[in-house]
Amino acid sequence: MDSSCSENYMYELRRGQWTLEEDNLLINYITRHGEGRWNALAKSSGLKRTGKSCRLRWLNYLKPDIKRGNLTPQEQILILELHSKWGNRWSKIARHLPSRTDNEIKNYWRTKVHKQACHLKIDSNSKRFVETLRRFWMPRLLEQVEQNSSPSSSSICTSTSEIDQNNLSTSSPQTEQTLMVSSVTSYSLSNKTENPNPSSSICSSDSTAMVFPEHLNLQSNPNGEIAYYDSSRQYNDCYHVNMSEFDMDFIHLDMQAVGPDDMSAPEFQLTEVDWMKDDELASTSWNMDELWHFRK
DNA sequence: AACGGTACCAACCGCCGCTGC
DNA sequence: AGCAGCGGCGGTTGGTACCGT
Repeated sequence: MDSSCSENYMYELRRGQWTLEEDNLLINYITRHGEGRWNALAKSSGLKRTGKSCRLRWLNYLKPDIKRGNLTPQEQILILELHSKWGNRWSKIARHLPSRTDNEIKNYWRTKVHKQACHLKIDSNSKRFVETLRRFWMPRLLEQVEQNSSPSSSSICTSTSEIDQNNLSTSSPQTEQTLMVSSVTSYSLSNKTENPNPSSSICSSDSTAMVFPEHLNLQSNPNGEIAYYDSSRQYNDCYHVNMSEFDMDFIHLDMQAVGPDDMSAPEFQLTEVDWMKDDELASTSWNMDELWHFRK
């Protein structure tokens, strides 16, 4: 056995699941010496792991301030927004979700969002899919924000300077529940008084357009409204949206209105009638009751 | 109860950019 | 300038829990 073989033997690396003992070793070592210098850490700590493996275990699992569990609707909206802005830049996105890891966000995207794109045979990075998310998923999440809103509810308050650099505002001082919505999100609301037909209470191509301008803070208030504050100004412009106006059972989706950039799935053109009739689509692609709480 | 399919997520892999020599 | 080592990032995989039949 030559020296390199014997060295490999002595430092035979472990792989796979971490044991409690390994976790404790890593935690104790980082508590004493701090994180960083991962290869040196791996050798000095007595762990038979690579530096990379130690780093990953610490950052994704052991670090004390990591938040675990389901993503809140606010967090989901933020992820969708930031992904539409930056694409698969998971670490960059994660920096705007305090205590969430890039790995967790990446997993969320692949298991929840990307899957929907696959069902619909749309490229999840296409503008078409982004638009679909905005028209279907976002209102659902907003609805949940509204339903879950209470003075004690959790909030996303990112206050890093990077947020400001990216034209995303910090939380408004008076808000209890705030998140950032970037400039590109837009929904269209109909005017019910002009259009008594409830089947078009939200639609994509007509009626009064509500566009989220830049620098908007979103909050839900006790009156069941979602409000968007423009904190880029010294005073706060306030846009109120009565979420009862959203009636997703009657969504009219005309994908042709999305834009010409991605015609990879030309057969995908949903109309109101299609939506209601297409059992497969309804049951597989967008029937995410646990997420959207479809209107009863 | 057993089995197969699905969802979830922790962990690994390979690439890339940065830094120090 | 070239090289090696390292850390960070995004993509992918494999194990396991869960659920329906």
